[in-house]
Amino acid sequence: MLDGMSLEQLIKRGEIVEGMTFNQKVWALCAQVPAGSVTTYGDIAQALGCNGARAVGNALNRNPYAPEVPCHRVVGSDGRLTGFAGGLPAKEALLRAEGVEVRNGRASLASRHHFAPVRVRLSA
DNA sequence: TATTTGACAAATC
DNA sequence: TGATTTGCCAAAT
Repeated sequence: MLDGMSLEQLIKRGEIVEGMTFNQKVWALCAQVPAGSVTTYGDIAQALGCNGARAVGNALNRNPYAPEVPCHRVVGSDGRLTGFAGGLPAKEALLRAEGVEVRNGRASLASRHHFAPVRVRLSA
């Protein structure tokens, strides 16, 4: 299973495979967002075919693969940072370091990332 | 098995 | 603008 690659490795590479839990898919999608870009909780939820933005937030809150899985690039639908396990100031600093504009606790959505439709790899 | 818990979001006022 | 309300959903209790 998993092509001999560890689940952790797949997630960090942003690859989604059948059998992954919702949270694992969230982490994998998050890993697809490049530095300098941002995405929203809602966008990730949609990419997974649901409107559970809150569930996405929960998953990221417990992200066990930080900082390889850059959950700081996920912001609210209006650009507000909304939350970060390491504290909002840290999230803001990370985003700025990557070139994302942050004003008044709000990130610019200009570099919003566009997810490709989730294609679950056929087993074996 | 049922309830509670959030790093959400859109609509309404 | 901001505050409130309601719908959403997987996980953890």
